[in-house]
Amino acid sequence: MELDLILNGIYPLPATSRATLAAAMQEVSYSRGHILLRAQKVETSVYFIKKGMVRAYQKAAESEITFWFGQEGDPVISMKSYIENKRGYEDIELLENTVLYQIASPKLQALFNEDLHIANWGRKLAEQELIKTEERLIAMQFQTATQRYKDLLERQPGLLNRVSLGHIASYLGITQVSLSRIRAEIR
Amino acid sequence: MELDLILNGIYPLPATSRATLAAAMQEVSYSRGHILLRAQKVETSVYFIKKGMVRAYQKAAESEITFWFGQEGDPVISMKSYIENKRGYEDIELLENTVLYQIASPKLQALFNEDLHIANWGRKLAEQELIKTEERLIAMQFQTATQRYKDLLERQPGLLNRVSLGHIASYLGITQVSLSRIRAEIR
DNA sequence: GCTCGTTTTTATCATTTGTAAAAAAATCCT
DNA sequence: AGGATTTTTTTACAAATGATAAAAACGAGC
Repeated sequence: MELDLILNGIYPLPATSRATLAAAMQEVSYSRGHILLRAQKVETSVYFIKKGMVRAYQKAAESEITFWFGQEGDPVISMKSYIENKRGYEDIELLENTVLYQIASPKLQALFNEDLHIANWGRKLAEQELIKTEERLIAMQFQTATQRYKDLLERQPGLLNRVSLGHIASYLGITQVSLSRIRAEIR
Repeated sequence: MELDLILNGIYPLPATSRATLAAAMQEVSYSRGHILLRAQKVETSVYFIKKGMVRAYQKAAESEITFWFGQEGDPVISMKSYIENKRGYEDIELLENTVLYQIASPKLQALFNEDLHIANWGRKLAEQELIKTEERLIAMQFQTATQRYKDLLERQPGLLNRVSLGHIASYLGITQVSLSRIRAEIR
């Protein structure tokens, strides 16, 4: 997905502001398995996915819990670092060979203080992530695991081909065995 | 909590911008039990709590599930309405007689497009809500109900005196009976 | 202080979900 | 293609949570 399309998809920017923002970004590539962001580190880069698939996970005792998947067009951000300048709690791993647009967080913060349109773009970026996160929180509280799995299938039908069921199970907040049971019932 | 304190707590504003924002707000009061925001409605007001306690809940078959509590200093916003101009999914009920600062959402949006500082203030508002929501989502996925209850006690010790255990149980994603069991174990 | 209504706890049983281990299936690599 | 590795499913059992009902505790109002 091209950069201008990603940027404008978040919030339509005037051409000059968009050019300013785009000029601050560069394309980078890493291969499957690379750890893009590390837990316990204050991250200084923000990314957007041009092509590929990534997951964010937190390490627990003897296991990893995936809580987010990103694909083409999605921002890849350690929110703790980006917002509070603190150590993040997540690793972010590339599930495929991935091409990203990268921008230095301090540079982005500087643009927020210089350009009204970019500031509002940054507002919309946070707002859209907020909506998505709130919807997931409510789903976790309201719906059964079966329903959450069905919703995931409907909303992101491609995900199943790109991500292992083990990761999906932990994303849904259940064990892989439970997910397997759910899949058997539905069938 | 005074308005200037609330506004500056989100993001420090220059005096003129703060005055502009404050001038667009007015103080309103409602009594316990009042429904401030309604589900299935596109809300056009945004509030901040001066004094009082509120909860957001979603109606399910024969039950209500509380997913958010707000107290002094917190914003009270139907995110679906505020961000996407769509019908919200939550009712927001006052749990005490409550004093709020109100601003019309279209007015606030207009200020975002006029004042760089206010735009960044709005960005920080969304970012802070995002961090809180993400932390809760991760807690729901990672922690047992017992741990979530203990964390709630630590982080918001006053909550227990202001909110019934039934509401807290649904906030934690468990039944009231389960919460009662947890409390008995801890004791 | 008493009464009514609400909130919280307790008890019992059914259901769901987790854990551990093994089998089956799919995928990878040479 | 074939053997090794990883992923997914299945099974059996244990633990946690839910549903329902009833008892106990608490609180507002008189």
